[in-house]
Amino acid sequence: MLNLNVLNPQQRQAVETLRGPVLILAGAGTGKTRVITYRVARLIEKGAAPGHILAVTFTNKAAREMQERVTDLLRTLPKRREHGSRNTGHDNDSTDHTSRLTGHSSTINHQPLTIAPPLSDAPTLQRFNASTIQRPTICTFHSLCVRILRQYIDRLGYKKNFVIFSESEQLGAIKKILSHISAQGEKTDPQAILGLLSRFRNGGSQAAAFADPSVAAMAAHVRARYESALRACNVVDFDDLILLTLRLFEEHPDVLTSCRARYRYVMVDEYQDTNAAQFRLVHSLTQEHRDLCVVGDDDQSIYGWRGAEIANLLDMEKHYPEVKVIKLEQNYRSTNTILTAANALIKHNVRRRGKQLWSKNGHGTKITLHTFANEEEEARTVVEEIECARMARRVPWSHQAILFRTNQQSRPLETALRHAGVRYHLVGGQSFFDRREVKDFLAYVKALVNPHDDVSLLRIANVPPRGLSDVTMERLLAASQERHCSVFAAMKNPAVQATFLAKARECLGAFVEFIERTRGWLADESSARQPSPLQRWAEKFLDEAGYWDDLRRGEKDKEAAENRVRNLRDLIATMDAQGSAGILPGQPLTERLQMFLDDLSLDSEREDEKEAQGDAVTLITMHSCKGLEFPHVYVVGLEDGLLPHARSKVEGTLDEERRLFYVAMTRAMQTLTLTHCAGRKRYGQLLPCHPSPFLNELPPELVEHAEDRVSEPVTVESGKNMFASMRAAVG
DNA sequence: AATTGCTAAGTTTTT
DNA sequence: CTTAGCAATT
Repeated sequence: MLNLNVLNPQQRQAVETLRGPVLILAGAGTGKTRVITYRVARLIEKGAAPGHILAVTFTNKAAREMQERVTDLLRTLPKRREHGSRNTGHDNDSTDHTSRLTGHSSTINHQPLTIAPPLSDAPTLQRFNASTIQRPTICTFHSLCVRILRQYIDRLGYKKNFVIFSESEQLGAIKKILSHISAQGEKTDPQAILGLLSRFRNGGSQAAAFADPSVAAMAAHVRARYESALRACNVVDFDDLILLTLRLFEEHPDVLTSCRARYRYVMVDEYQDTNAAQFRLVHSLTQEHRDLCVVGDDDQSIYGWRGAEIANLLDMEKHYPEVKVIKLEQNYRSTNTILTAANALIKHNVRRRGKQLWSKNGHGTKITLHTFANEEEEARTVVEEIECARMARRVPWSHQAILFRTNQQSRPLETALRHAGVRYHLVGGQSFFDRREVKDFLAYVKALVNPHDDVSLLRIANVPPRGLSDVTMERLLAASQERHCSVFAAMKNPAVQATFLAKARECLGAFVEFIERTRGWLADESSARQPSPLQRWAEKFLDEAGYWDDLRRGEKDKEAAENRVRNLRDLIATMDAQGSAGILPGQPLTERLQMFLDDLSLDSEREDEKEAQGDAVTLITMHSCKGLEFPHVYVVGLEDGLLPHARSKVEGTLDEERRLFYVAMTRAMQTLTLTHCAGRKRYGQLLPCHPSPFLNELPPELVEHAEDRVSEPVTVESGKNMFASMRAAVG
């Protein structure tokens, strides 16, 4: 049985409120994940079928962690007989499912949960039963939608082998449209268009409020073309995953009905980060049964610029008037000094649900504030402090983290760390998936799964060079647009082929043949019989395509070339392990490639294990530090224009900047050090800087200026120094 | 096709 | 000061 005594009263209430809408306001470090996992276990203990529970998170990391912790917790629960025929029934457990449902075996005097799906849903239920009924669904919004779409997307006129565009592929598509749509639009930034497009499509409240009107007009104009371009290639982007699922629900009520039955108990983590479309998704799943539990913290909403609607959390009562609100305010992470300072800071925000964090961890030491002349001195001194803590107080590197607003701030820090011989680990930065060789390979796989994916096909058509020149490709593209077909279809069209010279025609034919031959081989069941088939295939395929040679040839530096080869080998080596959960013995490789792509598109944190190991200082942006904690935290660059970023004033997002600082502060467990500089090199020039106005919002009595600090036990030496500095100050 | 040189711009980034 | 993207050149 689940031991709820390890929870504090608020946590316990959150775990025991199982029916109806619940909003759990979970402050930083208040045991949010624990509450969610216990609540899942509790639902099951009270008779909910595990397969009817859905917990949605934003990151794969969070999903994995939750999955693990739920599994651990469930092990402590008595086993029970499952639905369907999987279990042959030599369970000697005291309870079986039906008796739980009717409450007869319940040892606890709570109302048992009624079983969700009505009888009419039996066929649907059985289909789900076969594969997944035993486990709760714990995943991200996007992977949930992929699951649903892989099953039903044909109802919307897509084929089930759709591929998911990465951001760079989206950009590619937009650039193509831009270049085609008009020669006049020279100075439209594709990136800006993409951002706005996403805002438009997700239907945010003030979608394009601060955008340049001409860019906004362009985005609106591009939208239709973009959508039909993707549609024509049987490709979807990240936003589509949510939007198409919604459309599926709207246009096919039977799908909605079975999803509602399937996901009977819904929990959403990081609710303050949901966008308008995600809200609609949650709402359409739960508006009938209303067993929705959302967990979040309005004070930690820092992704508004990405379309997150903090209003979803603030206005919960609007859509769920009967919602029960539970606040978690006891913090298990930080000292009260840190919490009090953070509370004082965040109080300056107006539109929020109030919250006061406290802890039993004592006061701890004061927050240290440093002022430096420039960023080099800042970096040097922070590194000194890190080493000092390590030497004097045995604080390992891994217990210390440096937080900053912008990525470029990491540079001087890295230099100083390397200079001092300190191991460090930079989170974020250049993504593995932005590397050329990885993009090429994925484009190959995508084009093989779905040759009508023009962007992927165009990317790899002449890599390595196979005689398909730019001119040829341009003409093919034009032909495909004329005929309203994909580029691949155009390539195969004899009428189109006839327009090319013999040489180009030959190359084209060879390419088409190559793709089709490979696809044929992949679709053949016998290919899947050998061990680790995907890895073997990929190695051989890239060999045959001449890609390995091309990669080596393309790089002058031999070292760099081998690096790329190694990157790609590493990726390929993981192919057979990926998505191993649902693999059937004779499954064609095409389908397994598709699963591999899904996993990859949706989960970009693959190097984490490598990075996390070993003793090293963490360098991280304030955005990506959410959810993490460190015993000792240094927040650098607290200057006006950097922390309230200059742009936030124009865009009116000062609150969000304050929240960002709040998030940064509340990462710290024991000590918090804040620094700012009087000057900073910006674009080569040293510019004067002023301290962040946020620093004035911290209670002065909790902050100690490093310059005034006197080392603790007053030694003769430091006493002398103190007098010396006093004399200096007076004289 | 590949290399060089010029110009322009320069937050944050879960999927 | 960087760096990415593009154009012009070999």
